[in-house]
Amino acid sequence: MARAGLTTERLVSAGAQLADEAGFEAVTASALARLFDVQVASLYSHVKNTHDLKTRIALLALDDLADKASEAVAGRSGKDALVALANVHRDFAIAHPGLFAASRYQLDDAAAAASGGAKIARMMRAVLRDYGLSALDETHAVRLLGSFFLGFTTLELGGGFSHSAPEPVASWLRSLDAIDAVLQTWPRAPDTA
Amino acid sequence: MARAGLTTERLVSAGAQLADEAGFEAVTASALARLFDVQVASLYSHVKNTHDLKTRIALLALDDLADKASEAVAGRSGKDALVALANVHRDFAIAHPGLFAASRYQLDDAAAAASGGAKIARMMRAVLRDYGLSALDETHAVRLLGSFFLGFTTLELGGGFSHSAPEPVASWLRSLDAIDAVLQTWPRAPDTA
DNA sequence: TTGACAAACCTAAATGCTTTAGGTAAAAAC
DNA sequence: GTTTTTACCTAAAGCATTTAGGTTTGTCAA
Repeated sequence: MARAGLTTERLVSAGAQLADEAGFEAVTASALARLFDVQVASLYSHVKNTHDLKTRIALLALDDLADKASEAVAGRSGKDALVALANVHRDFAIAHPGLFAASRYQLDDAAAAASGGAKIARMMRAVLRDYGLSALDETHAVRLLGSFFLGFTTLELGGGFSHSAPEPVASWLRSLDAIDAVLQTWPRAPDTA
Repeated sequence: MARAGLTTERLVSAGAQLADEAGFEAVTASALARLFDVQVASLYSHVKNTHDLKTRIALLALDDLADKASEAVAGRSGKDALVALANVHRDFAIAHPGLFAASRYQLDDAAAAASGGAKIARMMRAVLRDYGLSALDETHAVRLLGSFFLGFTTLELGGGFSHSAPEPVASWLRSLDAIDAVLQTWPRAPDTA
C-alpha cells in the first residue's frame, strides 16, 4: 500500500492547520492519523508523544508570530511601532486562534528560551527604547505590554467582549493610546500617590 | 457497603480542591470517582457530564473571586480601590491556580451573565467611576483593566516572568501606578498623536 | 410497621485517545 | 543486488467518557 509520506514537519504543519480549524484541543494523535489515513501508532515514529507534538506546534506558532512582528515593526518607531507590534498580536490571534492557543502551551525552559517568544520580548524592548525609560522600567513596561496583549486577545477570542458595545477594536486602539500616553510620562515611584 | 454521600455540591467542591492541587486539567470524572471511592458512572447522577462539572467549578471560582473582590473594595476609593481590586485577582490566582484556570473555562452566555464574572465587571465600573471618565471610556478602561489582570496573572503563573529580574510583584505594582496615572489623565482621541 | 418511592450507587459495555512492543515492507545506500 | 534504514503495520494494555439498566438504601406515608 502506498505510503503517506509522514514527516515530523508535515505532522506539525497539519496539526497547526487543524488547530486553527477545530481548536488546539482538537489536535490529537488520533485526529492526525485520520487526516493522513494512517494508523495512530505510526505517528510515534515522528513525534515522541502528544506533548512533543504540541510543543512543536507551539514553537511554530511563536516563530510565525515573531516573524510577522519583525516585519511589522521594521521601519517604524515610537507609537507607530508600538501599535504595529500590538496589531500583529491581535491580528494573529484572530486569524489563527488555534496557533494562538498553541503559543501559550507550556514550554520547558530550554525550548522557551530558544523560541520565538524570546525574540518577541526583544522586539518589545526595542520598541520601548524610543520612550527612553530606565532599564528597570523598560522591564516593567515589557511585562505590562505583554500582559495587555495576551489578556485582551484572550478575552476577545473568548467572547468576553461580545455582549457589550462598542466593538473590541475601538477599546483596543483606545487602550493603546492610553498605554502610549503613559509610556511617554511614565510615573515616578508614587510617593505622591 | 456504606454510601459515599455524593452530592453535586460535594463533587464541585472536591473538584475545586483537586484543581488547585493538581491543575484544572486533572479534574476528570475518573479522578473524582477515585477520591470518593466510587464507580465513575455514579457521578453521572449528580452532574450531567464533565462539561457540566467544569462549568460548575468555573462558576464557583467566579463567585468566590467576586466575593473577595467585593470585600476588598468596600470602604476604598480611587487608586486605593483600584489596587485592592487588582490584588484580589492576583492573590486569588496565586492562591488558587486551579480555580483561576477554571474561571476562564468557556461558559455559555446564560451562565456567564448570571456568574460572578458579571459582578466583577460591575465592581470594576464602580472603581473606575472615581476617575470621572465618560461612559464609553469607562468601558474601554474596564477592558484594559480586565485584560491586564488576566494577562499578567496568566504570564506570572505560567512562569513567563521567572527568567528575568525583578520580582513580578514589582512590575505588578509599577504597572498599576501607570494605569492609575493614565486613568487620571485619560487621553482624548489622539488627533494630536 | 410496612410498603412504596426516590435517591444513591452498582455492573456492563461501547467508544475514543495514548502509548509501547515488536514485526513487515518499501525506499535508499552501498 | 544485497543490506540497511525508514515508514508503516498489528496487537495490546491503560485510562477517560458516557449510556443503559439494575440493585440497594433511606425516607415518608398509610
